[in-house]
Amino acid sequence: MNEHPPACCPGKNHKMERFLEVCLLLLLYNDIGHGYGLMEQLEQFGFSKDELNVSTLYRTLRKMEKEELVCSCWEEGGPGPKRRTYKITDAGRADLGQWINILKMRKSMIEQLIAVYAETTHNDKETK
Amino acid sequence: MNEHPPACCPGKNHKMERFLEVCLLLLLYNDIGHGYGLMEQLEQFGFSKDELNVSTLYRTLRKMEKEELVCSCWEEGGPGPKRRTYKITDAGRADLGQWINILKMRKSMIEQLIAVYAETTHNDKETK
DNA sequence: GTTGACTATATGCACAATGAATATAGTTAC
DNA sequence: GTAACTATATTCATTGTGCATATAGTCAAC
Repeated sequence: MNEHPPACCPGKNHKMERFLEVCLLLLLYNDIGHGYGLMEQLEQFGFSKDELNVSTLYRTLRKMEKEELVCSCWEEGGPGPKRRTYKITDAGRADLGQWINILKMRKSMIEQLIAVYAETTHNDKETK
Repeated sequence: MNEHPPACCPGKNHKMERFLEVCLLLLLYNDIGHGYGLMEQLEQFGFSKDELNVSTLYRTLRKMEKEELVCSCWEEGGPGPKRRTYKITDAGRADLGQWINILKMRKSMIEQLIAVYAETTHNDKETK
């Protein structure tokens, strides 16, 4: 019984739908990249290296290729195991542009919610 | 063939994981409410009435009840069909507090991404 | 008195995104 | 050769969501 894990515990369950995809498009905007390397670059967007799911990263990249937002090829030569390197397409750049607009909307929705929360809890304190 | 619906078309596919849930908790912070009525109040958080999915709303409320973030009872009397009215619990208020922190993090991640995008495309124009 | 518009809640089916775990395999250092 | 590391991929299960549909009470018009 009582099998409800806390609905919200810090550090868990904080997905942000397709945000990873947008970050990847942005990282690939000017340079080619490969899965393992992109992982490190994702830190600048708030992904900590250990919480980022590797399988999600690779699957996302393959999905984006299927959607023709990026294209890939195997890197010849170089040290270490072969890498699948990804390159953004024109469609990918256009898609990124759309996502930026959506993220701006999301941002303002979040700001509105935070503002209402602040107001609500403020009144809470005042009247108690 | 070419069965790829555009990966990103305005007005579609812009879910924001569990954002609805957080809005509902906030709306219920001080007042009881019922599904149909909450729908209208959600407009202030950027949900347009026709794009908001009714089934999602009701299912979300029931899920929240299972998690004991809210509790419900049937409203006696009053005009129209019987309503299931929801009331937030202490656990619900605590949960909301946690979500606010997560949303603040999300907000700063989005801001960072938008900033990097602006910089990236700016350089793009400059060098071309 | 029944038809239609509206309020109100709920459920079944399908799909997409994600996490956890695991598989595979080449590289490098010892 | 074996252990650590780099690198990619897949399977399984869960969750969140949209779409469609079901159910049912209320109210006004005809």
